Amino acid sequence: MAREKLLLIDANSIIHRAFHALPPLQTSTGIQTNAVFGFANMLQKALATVDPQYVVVAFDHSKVSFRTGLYQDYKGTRPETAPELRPQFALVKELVAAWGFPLYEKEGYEADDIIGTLAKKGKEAGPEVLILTGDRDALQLVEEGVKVLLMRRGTTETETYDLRAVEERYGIKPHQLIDVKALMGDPSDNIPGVPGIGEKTALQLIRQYGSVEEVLAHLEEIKNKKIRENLKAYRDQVLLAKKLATIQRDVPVELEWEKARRCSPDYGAILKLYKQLEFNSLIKEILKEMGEKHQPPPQLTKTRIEIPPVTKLGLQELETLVEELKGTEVVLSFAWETPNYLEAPPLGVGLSWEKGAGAWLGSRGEGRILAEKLQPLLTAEPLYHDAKAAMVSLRQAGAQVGDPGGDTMIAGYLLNPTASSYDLPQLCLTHLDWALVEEGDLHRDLGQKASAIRFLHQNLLTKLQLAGMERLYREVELPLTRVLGEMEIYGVTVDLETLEAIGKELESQIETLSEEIYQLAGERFNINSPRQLAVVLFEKLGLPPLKKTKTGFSTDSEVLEELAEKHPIAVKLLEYRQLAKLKSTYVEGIKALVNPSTRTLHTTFNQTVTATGRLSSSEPNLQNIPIRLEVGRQLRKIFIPRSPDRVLLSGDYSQIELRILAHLSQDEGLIRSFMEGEDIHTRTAAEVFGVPLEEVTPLLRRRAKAVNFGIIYGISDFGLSRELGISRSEAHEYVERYFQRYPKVKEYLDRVVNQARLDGYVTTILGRRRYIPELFSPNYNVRSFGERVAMNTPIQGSAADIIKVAMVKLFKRLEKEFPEAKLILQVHDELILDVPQKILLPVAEVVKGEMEGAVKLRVPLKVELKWGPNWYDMQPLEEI
DNA sequence: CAGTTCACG
DNA sequence: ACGTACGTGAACTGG
Repeated sequence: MAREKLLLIDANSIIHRAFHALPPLQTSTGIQTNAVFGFANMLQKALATVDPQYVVVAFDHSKVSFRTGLYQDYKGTRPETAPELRPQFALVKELVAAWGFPLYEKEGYEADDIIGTLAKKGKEAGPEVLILTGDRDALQLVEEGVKVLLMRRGTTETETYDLRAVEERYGIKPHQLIDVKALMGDPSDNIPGVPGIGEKTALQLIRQYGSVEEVLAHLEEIKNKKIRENLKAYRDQVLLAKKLATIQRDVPVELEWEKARRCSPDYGAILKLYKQLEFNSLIKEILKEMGEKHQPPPQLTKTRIEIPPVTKLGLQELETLVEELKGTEVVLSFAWETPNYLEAPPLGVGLSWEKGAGAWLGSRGEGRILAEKLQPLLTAEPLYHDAKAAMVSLRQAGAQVGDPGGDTMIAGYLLNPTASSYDLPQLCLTHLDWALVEEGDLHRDLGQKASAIRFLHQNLLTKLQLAGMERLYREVELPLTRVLGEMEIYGVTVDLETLEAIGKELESQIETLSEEIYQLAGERFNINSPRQLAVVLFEKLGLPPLKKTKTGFSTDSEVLEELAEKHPIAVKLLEYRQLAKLKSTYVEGIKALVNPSTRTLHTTFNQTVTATGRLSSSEPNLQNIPIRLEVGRQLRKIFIPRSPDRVLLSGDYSQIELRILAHLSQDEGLIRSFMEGEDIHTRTAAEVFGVPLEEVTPLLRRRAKAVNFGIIYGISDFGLSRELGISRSEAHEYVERYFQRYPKVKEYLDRVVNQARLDGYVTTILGRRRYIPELFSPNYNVRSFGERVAMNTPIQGSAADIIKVAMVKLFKRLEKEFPEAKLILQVHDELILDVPQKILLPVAEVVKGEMEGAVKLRVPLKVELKWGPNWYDMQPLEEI
């Protein structure tokens, strides 16, 4: 390892230097900041270039030092500290504190004496010492292992002096610079020199004789009469000057290494100070640094990757091996007949165990044989990459599966839920710095993959432990893979006749609307093309373009709604869009994905997609089935239970995100409101608009609801004003009043953002993390986005945590107590089950109990149950 | 393959 | 000086 570095900073000299070298920079409020700016700038540059492990900062204690005792006129010519400079010292100290560097001052000594002493101690302790200063006098401290970084003109550049550089520049040893200064004096310190001796003569004398003492001892040798006479006359003064010029190296101070060790600075405090002082360029640099620093995830010490040779297994050997491996930690990797695991039987398996790897590769149609042979391992918590895919495939091939013992895909996701991919080679590259390459030899590749999963899992698990996410991983996400797999397998039954009827109806309406639109437009065009539509609306019909997109004028529903007052075509377009969406996305889209023989639909629940921890659903997305508008809502009629003796049952968390906000913020008002079972939006309206509960009108409630949403999304007055169609200042007032009524919410949101700036990430109640590099963007918009994400993610993510816990607990109970009741869908705050009507009530009780009892918060969780013959006709189930 | 639009929580 | 509400997936257009 390279030698550690100790950076010693002479704050006084840098501040003075900056104060005089820089123009009198001011903030808009008239505070002069040039010295602080210079110091801050210098500090950041030095930290970046030196990258020291230890840093300390030294200040003069006061103008009085031991030197004043030796010579009362020491620094006597210095004017009083300028009034513009004095307050800047305090600011620099504040900045030093924010960086977390220890600050040294000592009565009776100047900063450079402290530096001289610490340099000596530091060097003796081992590290290389670097002194950052604005004072050339510090060059006397240079020696082997001690360098000086001397500020040059301006405040960003330094000149580095090591032993050789000093000798080259002056032709003498560094400590001899004291003698030179003793001879020539220093007007800035009011140390008089010998008349007639300037830098050149002084240097030449010291080069020749080595020290002032030697010069004085050999006066007779000096040819120049005037110099000789003056040296004789000023002898005492020269000796005093030497004492004054000598930096003390035995100041009674100790170097406290632990305090000096560089740690993560309080970026929040630094940014706050910079903002206050309007150091925009420095803010940018800090943000950049923070961004670089907070790239997830941390690299662990490199694992040695040694992939064992892969044994090619026959069916008999596979069986024997499985027997042998029972009870040990086994990794399984798979090859499938087709890419879609839901209907793809397994084709081959790779196994990795403690001491080796092997693979069996079958041919098409042998999936069931493979599943059977592997059976003993499948209930013994094997490790996978994408356990759900493997388990679903194996289940379809007739196997029984238990919970996985590990899943590298899930682990990778938890470590960084915003990564772009979690495929095995990518994870190996990111976490092991190892390129996993398939070579085309199917046996070898399968075995190698299993081995790779083993190495990777060990690495990822350690990281999860370090990040405090092991329980989330083992107790929530891993068992959830099986829950989701079973949901996917069971699927949702579709009423194809109703679907067909809805499709027909939509088609004829769309046809009519198209004709009407062409009539109104005066031409036929592709209504689905926003570009063609924009031409019709804004060129042909001359309607006002209200909003722009990246590529042209917007024709979205917001615009069309505005235009509806001006032209009937807008209304038709809105209707057309609505129906066309329903037809193509829901009718056609779903029709294409229904298995015609079973009339079932099998979505995929993605567990490694969202940044917040939510699930997503695809092919088809069953989490965005229409409900808000009646036409669309009708589509829910197509989702029915598996058979006529069954019903659908749903459990819906009521206001889960606001309850989480109450829990996290511990705001008394919000907590009380939930404790007393109030309508939260009505209560918010009463508080924000200052009216009694019973006088809250629907309009006020609607606005309060939008405010509550705004809070959850990471409030911005702009967003709220747009949502409600009110002015920004009015929106701002709502927010202000909200925070007045719910002060702890405000404190919480501020806290969460500040903590995120420090850590680089936010967490949920179960410790799920999301890194937010956007917080450190130099771009205001990106940064603001980061702040909203920091506020929203703990809330949305905690809600995701809770429903996941509920799903795992509920699944286990149903498996045991009501195996005929099936979880079929999750829609973020809602679970939908397909249940035999006979056991509806007891199952509903379990659903409610497990959902409400998933976690314990400072407010109760409330679940509303509904049931019905399809997903449209759902009625409240109140008996429970 | 990006951009636009719109369905959901 | 800046210009946004948070999180998704799918269909469609048009380079």
